[in-house]
Amino acid sequence: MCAAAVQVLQALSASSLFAGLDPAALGRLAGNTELRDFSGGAVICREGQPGTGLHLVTRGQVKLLLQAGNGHEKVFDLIGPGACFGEPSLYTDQPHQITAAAIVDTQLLHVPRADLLSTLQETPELALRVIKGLASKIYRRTHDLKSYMLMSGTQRVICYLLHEVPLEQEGPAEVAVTLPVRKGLIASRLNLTQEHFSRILHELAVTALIKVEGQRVHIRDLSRLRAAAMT
Amino acid sequence: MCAAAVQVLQALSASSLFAGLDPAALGRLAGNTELRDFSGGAVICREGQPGTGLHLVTRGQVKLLLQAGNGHEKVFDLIGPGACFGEPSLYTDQPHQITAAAIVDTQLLHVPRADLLSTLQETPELALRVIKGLASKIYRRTHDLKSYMLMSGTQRVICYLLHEVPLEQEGPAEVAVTLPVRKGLIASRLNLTQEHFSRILHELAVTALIKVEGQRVHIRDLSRLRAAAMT
DNA sequence: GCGGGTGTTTGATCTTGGTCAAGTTGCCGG
DNA sequence: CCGGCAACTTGACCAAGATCAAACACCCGC
Repeated sequence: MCAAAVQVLQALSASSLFAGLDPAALGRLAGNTELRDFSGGAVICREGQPGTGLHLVTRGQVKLLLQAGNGHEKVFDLIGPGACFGEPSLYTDQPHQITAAAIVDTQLLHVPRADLLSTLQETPELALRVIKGLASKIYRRTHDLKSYMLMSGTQRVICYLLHEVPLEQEGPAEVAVTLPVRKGLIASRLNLTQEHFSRILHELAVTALIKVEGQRVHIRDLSRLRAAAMT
Repeated sequence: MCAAAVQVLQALSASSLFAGLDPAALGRLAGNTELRDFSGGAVICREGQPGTGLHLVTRGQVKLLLQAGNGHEKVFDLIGPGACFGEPSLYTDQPHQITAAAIVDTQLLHVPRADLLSTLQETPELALRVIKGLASKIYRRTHDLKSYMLMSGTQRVICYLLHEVPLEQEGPAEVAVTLPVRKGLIASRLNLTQEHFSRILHELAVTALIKVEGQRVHIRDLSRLRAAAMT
């Protein structure tokens, strides 16, 4: 077995979707799966194209974009290692709704559609995981919908910051989070302009809820910030 | 077999999710499935509660609501016969994100979670359909997200009207659509206030794109309306 | 150390859509 | 026929957030 195949198997086993799956099924999936590399800025797939397979990020950062008729585009999700994207177009016969692009140099796995679908039918365990994965994605989208429909910009920013707090850091009142990508992308992800996002951070800093140092945001008091999200 | 059981079987077979399924599987699903009736305004399930089973609308109209901390709430989807809701909470262990309420007198099927999950594991065909159903739901949500993120109120209204045009009516330039529920609900579904929605309809009427007669909206020229959505 | 590009901040102004309040319309039960 | 209520419309005003423009900061290669 060549080095690439080993790498593919390892990468598959490392993902929550495929980890611990029946080795035979895993082997079948790995057969035609390939590692793909994209340099920062490269487009991975484009809105309107048919889905060729499952994309699973193993390294780097990917942005999912929605594009309007006029040139405008918005970041509709930011995803990192372990997450996958573009599944909906695999299971329906519709083309991709979104465009995906690498933000930094990125490596991902591409599991061809046909292999995935056939393995799915023969492996109830995998089907169940796919179902769970899709259901969580709906949760995520619904949460976004909720935040756009009934939260203010400030609330969305606070909510975002709180989600970025590493779990083990829940204890102390004061924690620091590092923004995973440049601020303009986060702003867009939160459906804000870069300018507005900047002003909101400034505003939160003025009220001493946070302190901003470049990509690093210090939360002065976790519970006070949570309370501020309620207003 | 009593009348209710026959009714349940019929209703299940009539739904796109279960139609044509292996009779044995269908029978198992039907075992504990019950028909439930709700009068207009009644709450069917509430945000935060665990999902007890699959809800499938057989008659009537249901609104799915998102609620904010303050009393505000928004209609986040409107669904009619044949559609189901609340699945995400069945497949993940998270509680409902949404509140569902009957708009008019409504009848729905309730397939208990345990039966659904076990049948799912034994019936790959059903698993595949569930996957397709969830994937289409993601399409729908993503489309909503897109319209909130990068379309104006007017564009959303036009887009909504175009979606409501019955397929067989595509041919003629002039068609009429009947709004399925009262305007305030549609406004909320489109993330608009009732007032703003009213103004947009008025504006579209002024430019002779549509004519409004109560619940009935006449589209004067389908292609011209489509073109207007682009601006 | 010095351009130059990219990313971020700040300020002035404008637009969209929300809010509040006051009518209308229309329907249903008496 | 007439309240009375709910849905809808209209108008005046307001606010959140977008846009445009300009300055700033930071990093990296030379």
